[in-house]
Amino acid sequence: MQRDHWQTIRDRLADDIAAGIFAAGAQLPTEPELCARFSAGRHSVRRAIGALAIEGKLRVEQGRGTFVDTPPLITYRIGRRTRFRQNLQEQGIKPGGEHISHEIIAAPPRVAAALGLDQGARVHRTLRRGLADGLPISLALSFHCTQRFPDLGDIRAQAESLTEAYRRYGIDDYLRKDTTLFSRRADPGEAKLLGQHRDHPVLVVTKTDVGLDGQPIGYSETVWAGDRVQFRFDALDDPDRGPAG
Amino acid sequence: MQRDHWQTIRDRLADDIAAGIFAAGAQLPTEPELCARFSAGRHSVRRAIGALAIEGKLRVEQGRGTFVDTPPLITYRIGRRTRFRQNLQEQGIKPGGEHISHEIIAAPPRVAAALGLDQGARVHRTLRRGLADGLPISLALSFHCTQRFPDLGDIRAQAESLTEAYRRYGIDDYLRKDTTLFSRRADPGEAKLLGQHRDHPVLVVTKTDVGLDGQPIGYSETVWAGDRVQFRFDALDDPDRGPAG
DNA sequence: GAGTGGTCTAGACCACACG
DNA sequence: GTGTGGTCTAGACCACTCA
Repeated sequence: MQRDHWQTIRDRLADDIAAGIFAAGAQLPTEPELCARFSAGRHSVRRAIGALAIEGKLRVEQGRGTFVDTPPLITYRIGRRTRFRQNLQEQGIKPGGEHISHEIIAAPPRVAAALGLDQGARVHRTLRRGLADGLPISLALSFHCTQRFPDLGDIRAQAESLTEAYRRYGIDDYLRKDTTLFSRRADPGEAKLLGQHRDHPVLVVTKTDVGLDGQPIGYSETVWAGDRVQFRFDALDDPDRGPAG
Repeated sequence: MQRDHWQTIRDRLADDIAAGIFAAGAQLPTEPELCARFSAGRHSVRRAIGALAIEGKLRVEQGRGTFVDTPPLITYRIGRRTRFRQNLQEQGIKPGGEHISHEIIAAPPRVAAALGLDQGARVHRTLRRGLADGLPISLALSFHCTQRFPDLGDIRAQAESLTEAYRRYGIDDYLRKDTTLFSRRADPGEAKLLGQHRDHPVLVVTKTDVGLDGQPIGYSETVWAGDRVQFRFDALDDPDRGPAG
């Protein structure tokens, strides 16, 4: 059985990356050069590069070049009291966040259902990008009732974390409920914001935050960079850590 | 801004599938026919088909044809007492399982660590395929200590579920601990066994089963069909259901 | 053997980055 | 403008399925 040519090229490039012949962050030879090196057509070289880009081993930038990219794997812990900042800090990773957009909309059905609102009730729709050591790892789209959280747009922009924003509304503690998770390919906009390949998988996590009384206070859909993050669930020994920021 | 041709083709095909013009399971026109219909080269048509195949909307079979494939989304619930069969049955889905392979090996480091064994201790390595309504949804690679579970190969082959097999060793109840989850592309062998596209993402879930005394009894790495399954975690209101088969 | 999808080369043109 | 990657057509040949 003969291996396909593009797979041979992919494996040879992967070996060179693993062996450090192409250092992390270094620029690869251009496509015509690789074509000559492997005695292949551009199609085969591009297919090999594409495969490695999806795996996260290469990062392709139009007009600039192709670069070695070996992103770290982050373990994101999900429990009843998951907090973004604390979660990363416990691993020695510097958390960060950037506001991307905020608007007030009529609640779509799934949001209304999650928050226990009438369909069409007005909610904040906030999009933020989460960073780990400066690298994008998540896009969080979150929804909050405008009645319960007036001026959330301003407050969230000032607050360092969602936990802190909640505190300004008198919510000192909250729990995570109804976490669901699935995988799909990134759409082009997501891929750009996460700095990953268009065809790379992302992990989509939806959850509802509830107060200690069980009342829902927030609903969010977060898109995570697929091969930079793994999740961990400790259903058994949830340490019940106190609220944190 | 002009859309790329292959994306236009992809979207038109997706629309036709959604509209039922191409019925579920029906065969698509051949590539040359689609080239003519869309006035495009074969490259563009194949790219569009490839994108839809990764999304799970089409299933491509070499030498036979391309078919409409609209797999159902299964919600798999993960909690302390997750059981494969019960999980699916609660959704009205018929669970199934097929033995693929069994061997006894020296425990790799991660397995030894999870099970609390000395490195190199002998363990069962069992590979099974999980089915939902007859469709493959998972490949479960599980490890058990040979001392604690003699003859597990035979017993597991007879037992309808892992829960039942455990029972024959006097384990009436067990809990799930240390669940981690990440996404990556399927490798060719996995893709074939799961009946999905080679480039499709899979979800990899690793977990340790522990007895009520906290002692680890089994460790497994399960590869789930990426867009046929979503996971749900109920960290808050785990109903603590009794043991089930 | 006929028909299907899988891979490959060759060559052209387009879009983006950067000096 | 020059060089990079992105897309496209054209045409060839290979591998697999099935009558």
